[in-house]
This record gives sequence, C-alpha cells and structure tokens, in this order.
Amino acid sequence: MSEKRLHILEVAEQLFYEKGFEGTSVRDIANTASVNLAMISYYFGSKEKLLTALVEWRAGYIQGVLNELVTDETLDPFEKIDRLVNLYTDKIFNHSRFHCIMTTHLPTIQSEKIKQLMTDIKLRNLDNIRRIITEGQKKGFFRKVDIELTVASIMGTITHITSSKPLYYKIYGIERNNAEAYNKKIAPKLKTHLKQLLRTHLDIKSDTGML
Amino acid sequence: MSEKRLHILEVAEQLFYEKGFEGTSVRDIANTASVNLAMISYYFGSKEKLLTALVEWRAGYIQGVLNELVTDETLDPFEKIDRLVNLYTDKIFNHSRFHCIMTTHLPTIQSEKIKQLMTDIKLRNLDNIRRIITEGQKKGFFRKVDIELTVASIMGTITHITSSKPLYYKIYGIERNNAEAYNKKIAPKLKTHLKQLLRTHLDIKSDTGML
Amino acid sequence: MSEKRLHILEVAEQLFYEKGFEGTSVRDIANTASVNLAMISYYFGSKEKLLTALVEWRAGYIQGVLNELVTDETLDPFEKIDRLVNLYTDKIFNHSRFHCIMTTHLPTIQSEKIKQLMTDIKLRNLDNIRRIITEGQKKGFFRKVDIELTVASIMGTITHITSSKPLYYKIYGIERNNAEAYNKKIAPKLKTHLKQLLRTHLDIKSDTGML
Amino acid sequence: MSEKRLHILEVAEQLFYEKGFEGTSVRDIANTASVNLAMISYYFGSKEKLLTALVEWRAGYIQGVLNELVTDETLDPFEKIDRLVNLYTDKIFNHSRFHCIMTTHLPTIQSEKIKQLMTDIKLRNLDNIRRIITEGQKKGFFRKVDIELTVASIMGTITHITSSKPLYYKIYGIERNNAEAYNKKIAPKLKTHLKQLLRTHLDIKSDTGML
DNA sequence: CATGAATGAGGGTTCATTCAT
DNA sequence: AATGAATGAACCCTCATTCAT
Repeated sequence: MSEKRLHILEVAEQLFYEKGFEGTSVRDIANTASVNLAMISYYFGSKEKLLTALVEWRAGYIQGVLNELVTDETLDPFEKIDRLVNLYTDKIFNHSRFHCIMTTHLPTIQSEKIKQLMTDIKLRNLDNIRRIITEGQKKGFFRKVDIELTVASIMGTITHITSSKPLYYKIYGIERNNAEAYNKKIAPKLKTHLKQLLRTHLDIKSDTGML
Repeated sequence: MSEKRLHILEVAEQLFYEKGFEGTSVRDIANTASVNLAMISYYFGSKEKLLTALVEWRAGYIQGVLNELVTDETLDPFEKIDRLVNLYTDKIFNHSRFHCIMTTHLPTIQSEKIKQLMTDIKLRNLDNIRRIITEGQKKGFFRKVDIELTVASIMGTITHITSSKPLYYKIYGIERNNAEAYNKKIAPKLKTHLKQLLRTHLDIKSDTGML
Repeated sequence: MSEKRLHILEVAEQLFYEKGFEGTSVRDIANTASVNLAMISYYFGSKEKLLTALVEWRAGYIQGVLNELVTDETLDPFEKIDRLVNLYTDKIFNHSRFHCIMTTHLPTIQSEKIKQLMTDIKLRNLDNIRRIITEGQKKGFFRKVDIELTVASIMGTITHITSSKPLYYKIYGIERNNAEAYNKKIAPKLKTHLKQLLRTHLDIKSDTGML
Repeated sequence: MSEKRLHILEVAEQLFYEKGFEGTSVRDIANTASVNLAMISYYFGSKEKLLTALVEWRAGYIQGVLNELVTDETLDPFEKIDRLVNLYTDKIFNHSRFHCIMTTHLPTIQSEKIKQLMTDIKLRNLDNIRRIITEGQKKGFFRKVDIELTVASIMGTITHITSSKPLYYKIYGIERNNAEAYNKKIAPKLKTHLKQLLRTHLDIKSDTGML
C-alpha cells in the first residue's frame, strides 16, 4: 500500500472521528492530507469505499493475539480475564479514534457491506470471550453469569471511557485534546477497575445467590 | 408547545437516530413529518437549533426522579443501587433513540453550546450517583471503588446494549426492528445483570484486597 | 406552466440543438436563461428530466392536425399528400431545433423512457401516413409502394434539409445563422420537390412495372 | 498505422455511435479497447484529434468508386442512377456507425476543422451526383428537377433508415442489435425503393407539368 | 515506447436557508 | 401564520490531460 494512500486513511480516520462520516467532506480530507481532491476517488473510488478501506485496514487490530490468549493452556481463568482486560484496553486505547468510529459513526452508515463487516467482528470477539468464561465455569472457578451482558459490560465500559473523553478531560483535569496524557492516566485505572469488577463478578466465591 | 412543533421533534429524533445529524436533511424531516420545508426554519431557526430544541426537550427525562432517589432516607444503599439500575434502564430503554443520539451522534456536533449542554447533563448524573455510592461507603456498606469508572460501567453497559441492537437481534433471535420485543426481552436480563454486577462490586464483603 | 419554466425549456432547446445534450451543461442553461443553477433541479428534478419535459412539451406539435387530415373525407388522396407535405414541412421548419434534437441527439440518450417516447411518436406518425397511402391505394389512385420506406423518404428529406443547414447556407448563399431567410427560401422549394416526388412515386399511372 | 491505433479508432467509432462524442469519455475508450488511458492522448494528442483521425480514416470510404461511375461512358443515365443507389446504400450500410456519427453527432462538435471537413465531403458528393443528373438531362432522359433536393431525398432516405434502427427493428420484427440481419433485410428493399422513386422522379416521361 | 500517478476544472445534484407574498 | 419560489454554497465525483519514470 502506497504511503500516500496510508496517509489519506490516517487523515480520514482523524476527521471521521472528529466530525463523523457525513460531517466530513472529501474536500476536508484532501485539504488536511495535502492531497489533490481527485486522488481520493482515484485511490478509493468513492467516499464510502474509502470508509470501507479504513475499516478493512484497521479491523484486524484486535485479532490474532486474542486467539493465542484463548488457547493458552498455562494460564488459569482469572489470569486469562486479567490479560483479556489488558489486551482490550491497550488495543482500544491505541486505536481509540477508530474504535469510536466503529461504535458511534458506523451504525448510521447505510451500507450493508460495512454493517455486515462490523457485526462479524463483534460476533467473533464475543465468541472468544465466551470461550474464556465458559472454560472458567467448567473448571469451577467462575459462577453462572450472563455471558453476553458480561461482555457488554467490558466493551461498554471501555467504549464509554474512550468516547466520553471531553467529560473525563474535565473530571481528571487533563488539558483538552492531550490524548496521550489521557491514555496514560486513564488506562491503568481502567484496567484495575475492570479486573476487580470482573473478579468479584465471576468468582464463584462471590455468589450471593441472587440469580 | 404546538402540536406540530412536537411532531417535528419526534420525526427529527427518529431520523437523527437512523441516519445521524449530518446524514439527515431538513427536507427529509419536512417530508417525513408532512410539513412545509420552510416551517422548520420558521419554528426552530435552523437545523442546529432544532437539534438543541430536541436535546432540551428530552434531556430532562432522567432528572427529577433521580433527585428523589438520592435524598430518600428510607432506602439502604443496596436498595438505592437497585432502584438506580431500574430507573436508568427503564429511562434509557424508553428513550433509546434519544439516548443513542446523545451518546453516538452528538459528540460529532461542532456546536459548543450542545457540547456544554451534554457535559452538564452527564456531570449532574455522575454527581448524583457519586452521592449514592459515597453515602454507602460512609455507612460502611460499600468498599472503596473508583466511582467514575463504576458509573462508566453502568452507563457503558446500558449504552452498549441499546446501541448494538442489530447484533443482539441476531444473538437473541429477535426479528429485526421489533424494538418492543427487544426491550421486553433484554431489559429484565440487563437489570438483573447490573444489580448483581454492582452488588459484588460494591459490597464491602467482596473485598479481595486487590486495590 | 410558469413563465420561467417555459423560458428554461426554450433555452435548453436552443443549447441542446447547438451543442447536444451531453455537450450542454446545466450551468450553461442556467447562465443563458439567467436563472439560478438550483432552479433547474427545483423545476425539473434533473437534467434528464428536463429533457423529458422538453420532449413532452414539444412532442405534441405534429399531432392533432394530422388526425384531422387523415379523417378528412372531402380531400382526394393526392390532395391529402400535398397537405401532408405542407403540414410536415411547416411544422418541422417551425420547430427545426427541436426536430434536430429529436432526430440527431436523442438517439444517444441512454434513458429508456425517452427512447420509448420517441419510438411511440414516430410509430404514430408512421401509422397516420400509412392510412393516407392505404386509402389512396384502395381508391385506385396510388399504386403499390413500400409504405415504410416512402415515409422514410418524406421524413428523411426534410430532416436532411433541416440538419444540414450549414451546407445549404453555403449552396444557396444565405448568410450564416439567418434561420428565417433559410426557411423562407427553402420551405417552398422543399414542398414543391416533395409533392412532385410523391406524385410520380404514388401515381398509379407512373407504374413502370419495376416492382 | 499501428494495429493498436486502429483498434482504438474502431472502439471509439463504436462508442461515439452509441453514446455520442460528448457522452463518451476517454476512459470508456481506453477500458473498452483494453488500452492504457494515457495512450490515447499519447497517440492522438487529444479527444478531439482522435475524432478528427477517425473522420480522416473513414471519410474516404465513399470516394473513389464514385469518380469512376461518373465518368463511365458505357452506362446510360438510368443505369448510372441505379448503380449510384447500389453504391451509396452499400457504402453507408457497411459503415453505418460512422455514417451516423457523421450525420448526427458531428454537427454538435464545435471544431471548425471537422465542420469544414464534413462540408467538403458533402459538397463533393453533391457535385458528383449533380453531374450524373445534369448529364441525364442533357441527353434528354431526365426532366428538370431540383437537384439539391433530389440529393437530399437520396441521402435523407438512407440516413433515416440507418439512424432509426430501433424503430425499424420493431417494425420489421428484427431482434434488437442484430445489425447484420437488419442490413440483410433492409438493404435490398431500400435499393428497390430508391431506384423506383428516382426513376419516376427523373424520367422525362413522368413529367406532369407540375413544376 | 508505455504507463501509473497526479491534477485542475468542471460535471450534476443537494444542501440549509431566506424571501415575497 | 404559513408557504412556494428562489438562492448561493457546497456536496461527491468524473473529466481530459500531463508528467515523471
């Protein structure tokens, strides 16, 4: 992939993140990327195909490592959950702009192709986590929980944090748009919170007989 | 507020939910609402002011009851949390379209006024929940947790569920766009899940000394 | 139909005649007609629909009178042919620009709707003339000729004259673009030529037994 | 001329015929001809020069034989007319696409050079036919007719037939775009029709004293 | 000789908004 | 109060062409 093509994708990601897909014009992207307007059609065919290219380029970012984690035999279920939290938090924080696009802007895109792509990714993620929890249950470490909603709590918490940056900038007194400082400050807190939340949630010893 | 004005707001909410703010044209709204195109500028001044009017109209939906809950002296902290979960889940599910607009589409709006409005609402919500948890801690029921991130888990979980409808339609085998069936099936599950998650998370007896 | 709408149609006709449909931009039309660019979409929906509107507006110009002619019982077949020639020549000369668009530019339009519209008009014209000739044959005035090709000779001759103006300007020494002088000079000649051509062609007494 | 150059010309002819000059993009031609886009400018300089090259390549198709015919001393005037009809019909049918481009699309081209080229060709054709008819008149076979309009009838009839294919496909029940079947069926009919039309038109014995 | 990359101009269309009535 | 007509700006995209290699 040519360097210019990559540059366009990066710029598009930034602008889609800031202003949404519909709110970003191809002219915006061309100007910001210091690229001729026609180049974008030349490289990608259309604005929507540019978005598709962006999704295809970034979508793999969460795969791979996850598979290793799931099949690792040396870790006990709690360790796996901890690693899972680390993994997801890091991945999402490192690609927070794209993650925001995925979760907030893509749903409004009318393209069925993109919708299908997104649903597939989410289903695969869900499936991997499901296997970790199920394994923990079989081994007697975890109690019975609603797996889909547990996943929703993990993903939802991280998403909430990444997509409510303006709010948390204020709460934590971080200067606006200093994303690096934000990540550095929030990521460890978030990991600790999620690990603790999931430990008490999953630990069979926590069972209060509520369900 | 005139009936026609309300009708326009309802139609706008539906369309903003489906296609985003930028993806919805004033013509769309006028046609769908069977209203003259010029009426919308006439009533609201501009497209952005229409959105502001929508936010102001709907934003109060979570207030009021929450204040009562916080200051209610007859409930113990766990009961307050349970009520809080019921309250939020119901409110958000009953206004899921508007909630989606708030969490997914509004962040891209460039208007500072709207951003400020949203941040205010979120801060107020956060503050109310913070008071419930702090009270529980003072009374010795709750242990020390990261309050901001706990709120993030509550809001994030609900948001994740409401904004990933297409995915959960598939998982739970609900026919597409049957929002009522979705709410009826998911809401009780979600309430139970959140209550349990928060009970073990907050209960001082669950403290594993992780923090 | 509003005056402005009519004006746009007239301007479009002139420009389509001069430069073809594809060679004429909507901006051309808007500027020439001193009309805002967006008005054209406002009135007609699209460039192609503007063309359709033009066709529908002008297409009736040959109808009506033709029907009267066909059913007129007081004229003998040769008189009917003479009148037919007068009628067609006048009509086409009076709308020569539109006639050129019909015969030369429309065939390249990809729109099936317009193609169908044109074919219908031509078929109806053909049918009317066929009835005149058939009637003349039944009454024993006309001999057996290939009717379709006879019509082709009538229409083709007129079309050739109207669409080869630059050539005939030169031949007849008329100053360029003086359409009025052209029509005044050529129309009578053309009528005489066609009447004579058709008389000898159709007259049963001319039959040389070639067919 | 290189083979590739010829191929480009053939493809261009086909596309100009189908969609007009302005309606055909250089990309269309390049893709259809499986040739690099830049090749076309490389070979021909510009789109308009490509058209000029096409005209120059094909324009000679009617020349040559005609000169022989005019100066042939062994044929009587009627035989010359018959041969002329055969010659023109065959030539035009064999190059019907180019003939259509000449008569329908070229007039909109703004290039003065091309217009001049076309006018020259037409004038030369007119002149040749004029000499045949004049000769027939001098020898006492033909009566006095309007020569220019007689030529218009010949050319116009053939042009009408070749440029109204869609109509005649329908009339004669030929499957669409089967040009070969069309030519095979129509050409003989057309020749017979024109010969008969011209014989009675020109024959001094047909003179009805109308003129 | 040939081509992928790049460009400025212009294409048709839609936008949110305003005006005259 | 209410609306059809009108507008300037901007939309995404494609155009014919050129240039460096």
